[in-house]
Amino acid sequence: MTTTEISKARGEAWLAGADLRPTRQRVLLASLLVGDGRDRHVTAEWLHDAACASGDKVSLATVYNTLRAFTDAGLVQEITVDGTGSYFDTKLDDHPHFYWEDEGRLSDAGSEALQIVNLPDAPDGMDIAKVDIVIRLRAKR
Amino acid sequence: MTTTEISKARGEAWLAGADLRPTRQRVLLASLLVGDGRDRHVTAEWLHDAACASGDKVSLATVYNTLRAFTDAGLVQEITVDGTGSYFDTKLDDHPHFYWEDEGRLSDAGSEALQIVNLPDAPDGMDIAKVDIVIRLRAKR
DNA sequence: GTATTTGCAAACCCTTTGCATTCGT
DNA sequence: ACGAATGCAAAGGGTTTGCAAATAC
Repeated sequence: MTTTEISKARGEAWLAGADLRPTRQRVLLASLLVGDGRDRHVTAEWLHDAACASGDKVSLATVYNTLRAFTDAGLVQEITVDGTGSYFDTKLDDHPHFYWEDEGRLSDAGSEALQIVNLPDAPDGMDIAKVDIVIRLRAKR
Repeated sequence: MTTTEISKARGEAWLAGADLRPTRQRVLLASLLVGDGRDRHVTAEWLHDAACASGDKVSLATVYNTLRAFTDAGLVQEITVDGTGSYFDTKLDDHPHFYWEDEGRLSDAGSEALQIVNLPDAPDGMDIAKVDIVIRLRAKR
């Protein structure tokens, strides 16, 4: 089995787990996202470029719609860092991120170390849905 | 002195502290932001509406340009919560926020209590510019 | 065969910009 | 007067949507 075939099989299994039809485009995008078993933080544009670079073709609108579908299905989570676009993270739990301001890149921050103490109580009638933590990095001058 | 006059005076002093020319529009927006001495989290649209409601008129483009100028001057900080827009916060230090998802509103979270333990070290050659913490609230069902 | 998905282009929303006019000093 | 700020309308960038053609089951 080639690594490409393994990636594809992983992508298909990942889609199947969410009851999403394995169309050609979805399998391609899924294999680019989870094909090597590593966590990824992608933008729609990056994923579209990667898809095109792989030889196949997918329209940018489909990349957007598919990422939306993956998000709705709980396969990825959407992260917003600044107003200019979204990142989609294949790691699903609530964990902190590094944002490399100079490169516009997002990565996981070593979460095992970080913890928050004394998280404020949610106001009456409210639940804490999620705690977004983004550590902004800038090149040391 | 009426409260309106006090607000205006506060706005003017605030602008003066950043060497920004006290134009009619800037004084109006500044007084809406800091006129009562309380911290605010506003969107461009909210501020524009508030300005119009006060009787004066300012174009939306000027509200955007002015908020940008205030941000550049260090009078407010920009906070992004989701891709749909920016909030501008008159409180300048690095502190956590509540985001009321149902209302699209941002407010300060009781920061005195919260603290982060074991913040990951910044990678080599990088400085931590800022740590954004947004606690997303949802109505309890 | 039927419902879903895709692709394209147009629409959208928030934000910025170009340029002539007005304002602050 | 001079440079800076304003307003309008147009452009911009990322994302979504309408609808016809293609695809999955």
